[in-house]
Amino acid sequence: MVNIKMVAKEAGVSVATVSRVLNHPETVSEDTKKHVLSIMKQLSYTPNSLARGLALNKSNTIALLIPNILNPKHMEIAKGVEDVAHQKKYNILLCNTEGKKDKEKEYINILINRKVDGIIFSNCLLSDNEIQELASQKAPVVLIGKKTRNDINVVYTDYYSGAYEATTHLVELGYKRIAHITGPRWQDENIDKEKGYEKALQDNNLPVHKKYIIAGDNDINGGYLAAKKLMRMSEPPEAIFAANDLMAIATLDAARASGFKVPENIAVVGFDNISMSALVEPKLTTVSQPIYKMGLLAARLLFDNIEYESQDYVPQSIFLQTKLKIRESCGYNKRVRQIFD
Amino acid sequence: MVNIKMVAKEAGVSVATVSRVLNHPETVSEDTKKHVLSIMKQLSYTPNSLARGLALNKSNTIALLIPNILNPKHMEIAKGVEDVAHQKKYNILLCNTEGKKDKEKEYINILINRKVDGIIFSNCLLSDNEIQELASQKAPVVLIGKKTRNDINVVYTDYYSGAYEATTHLVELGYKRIAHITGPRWQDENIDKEKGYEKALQDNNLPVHKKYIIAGDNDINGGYLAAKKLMRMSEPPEAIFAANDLMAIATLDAARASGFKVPENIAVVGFDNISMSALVEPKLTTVSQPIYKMGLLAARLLFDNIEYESQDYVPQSIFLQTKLKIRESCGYNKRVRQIFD
DNA sequence: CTGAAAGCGCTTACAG
DNA sequence: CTGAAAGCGCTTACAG
Repeated sequence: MVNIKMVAKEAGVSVATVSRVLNHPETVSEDTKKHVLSIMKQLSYTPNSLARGLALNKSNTIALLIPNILNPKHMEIAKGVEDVAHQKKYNILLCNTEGKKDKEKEYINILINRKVDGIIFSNCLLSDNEIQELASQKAPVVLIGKKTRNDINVVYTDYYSGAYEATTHLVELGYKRIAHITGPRWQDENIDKEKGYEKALQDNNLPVHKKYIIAGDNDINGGYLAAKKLMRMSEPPEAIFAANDLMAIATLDAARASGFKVPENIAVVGFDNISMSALVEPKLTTVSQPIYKMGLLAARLLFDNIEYESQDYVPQSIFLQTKLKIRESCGYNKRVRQIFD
Repeated sequence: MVNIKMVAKEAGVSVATVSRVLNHPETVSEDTKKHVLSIMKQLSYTPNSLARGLALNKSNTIALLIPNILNPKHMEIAKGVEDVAHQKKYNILLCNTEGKKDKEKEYINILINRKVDGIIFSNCLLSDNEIQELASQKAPVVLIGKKTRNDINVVYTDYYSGAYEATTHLVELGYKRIAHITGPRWQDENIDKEKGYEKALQDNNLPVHKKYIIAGDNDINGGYLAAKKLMRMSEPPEAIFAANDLMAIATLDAARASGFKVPENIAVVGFDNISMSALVEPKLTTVSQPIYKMGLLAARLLFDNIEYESQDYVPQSIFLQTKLKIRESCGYNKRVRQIFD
C-alpha cells in the first residue's frame, strides 16, 4: 500500500505538503499542488482513513441504531439517513439493537471507542439522562421518536394525536368496540398512542376495556397473535387500531384466517404508512408519518450538530405533522355511502 | 478521554504491559494483570479503536453492499450478517449502492481506505475480474447472488431452476400465456431467471413472446408499471412470473386496479419468499430462497476467510436449494380440484 | 509557501 | 514476565 511518505518522496516534497494539498489546498502554491496531485494519481495514492481519524480524533462515520432491521419503517429511515450521509462523505455503521437495552449499551460503548462522529437513534432505549450524558460528553446525538426534553435533538411526530385521530375516525364510522394492539412499552411513543386511543374513546363516551388492549410487540408475529386473540373473544371488537403498520397488516391476515372480512366484519387502522400498506388488500387506512423525511431530517440535524462549533450549539426539535391516510380497511366509503343512503 | 498512557502511569507499569493484558493476557503475570485490570475499570478505560486499527492495519469492520435498502430481501440478508458480525465483535458499514456501478465503486474505494476487514456484496455490480482483483489484493469478499467463478466466495441458489420450476408450475396449472416481469439485467441472476422461464415454456411447447417479457426493475413501482402494461394488452397474459416478491406483490395490486382477480383472471408467482409474501391477499406462491440464512452463511464465510492464514485460503461456493412455495396466487387448489371434478 | 518535528493512541519485536 | 523504543500513517503548530 502506498502511503503519504512515498508520495512525498516521489514528489520531492515533505509529507506536510502532501497532506496540505489534500486538506488545505489553498495554502500551497499552484505548481507544487499540481505536481503532487499528479504523483498521487500516478501512484494511485489514497489516504488511510484510520490514521487520519487518529490524528483528527474523528472517523467520518455516524451510527444508526434501530430496534428492528426487519421493519420497513426503519429501513425507510435508514434510506433518508444514507442519502445525506453519503453526500456528506460519511459512512454509516448499522446497529440492530433488537429492542434490547443491553445490546444498545454495548453498541454505544463500541461506537465511542470507534470515535463515531454522531449517533442517530430510531426509538432509543436509553433513559433521558443517559442520552443527555452521551450527547453532552461523547458525541452528537439525534433521536427519532418521542420528544422528552428540549436539550436533545429530536425529530418526531405527534403520536398521541395521531392515535387520537385514528381512533376517532373509527368512532365516527360507527364502531363501538374498538381494540388496540400496542407496540412495546419501552418506546414512549407507544404509550402516547395508547393514551391517544383511550382519550378518543372517552371523549366519545365509549368505555375503555382493558381486555381490548393487547401487546403486539411491533412485529408481524406479535401483531398476528394479538389480532387472533382479539377475534377469538366471545365479544370480539368491531375495529382494531394497531400501533404500527406491520401489525396492522398481520391483523389483516389474522382476520382472513379467523373468517373475518375487513372492513365488513372488522375494521383496521395502522400507524406509519410504510409503502407496503398501500399494496395490501384491502389497502390499509393508517396514520401517516413522513418516515423517509424523518430520516433525512435527522441526518441533517446530526451533521448540523457535528459541523457546528461545539460550544454553543443549540439542540433542535423538529416536529412533523401526522396525517390520517384513509384507504379501504375501515370501510370509509361504504359507511359514508350508507349514511347518505 | 483516558488513554493507555494514563492507565500505565496509574498502574505503575509500562504501556506495553497494559496493552498485553488486553491482547495477550496469557503472557502477563496474574498479579499485574489483576492490578492493571482494576485500574482500567477504575479509570473506565476503553481502547481507541482507530489507534488499534492503525497499528494492526485492520478495523474490525465489515461492509455490506446492497442495491436497494428498501427491499426486505436485503434486510433479511442484513439481519443474518448482523447476527454473526455482532457475535464476532465486528461492526457493519451499510452501503446502499442503488444499483449504480459508480456508487458501488466509490464505496469500495472508501472501504479500502477504511481498512475494512471484508466485504459482502448482495448482487454485486462489478465484473468478475474486478471482484477477483479486489478479493485477491484488498480484502476478503463474499458474494450473494449468481456464482460466476470458483475462486471467489459465493453463496447462491439456483435461479435458473427456480424460475424453471415456477414457470412449469404455471404451465401445469393450465396457463398458456405466461408473462415474465424481469429484474435489472445487470444482476446475472435475473438473466438466469429469464432463461429458466423461457426454457420451461419451450419444454412445454409454448411460444416465447417477447412482448410478455417486461422489465420491472425489482422494485414496487417498476413491478406495478410492468404489470399494468401487461394487463392492458389486447391479449393479456393468464399468468405472470415476477422475478422477485416485491414486484409480485405490486402485481397483485396492479391486478386489483385493472379489474383482474388473482388467481381467477390472472395467476402470479414471485421469487424470494420475503415474509410479506405470506401476508398479502391472496398469499403469494413464490420460489423460496432461505434469505436470512444466506446472509448468515455469507458472514460466516467471510469471517472464515478473514481469520484464515491468508496464504492458502480456499474460496468456497455455498449452494442452497430453492423451493417452490405454493400458496394461493396461482389457484393451485382450485385448479387441481377442477381437474379432479 | 514549505519543512522538520511532535503528536494522535495503540501494538509488538527485541532485549533483558 | 516486563520495559524502552520503533512504528502504524496521518495532521498541524511552529519556525523560517
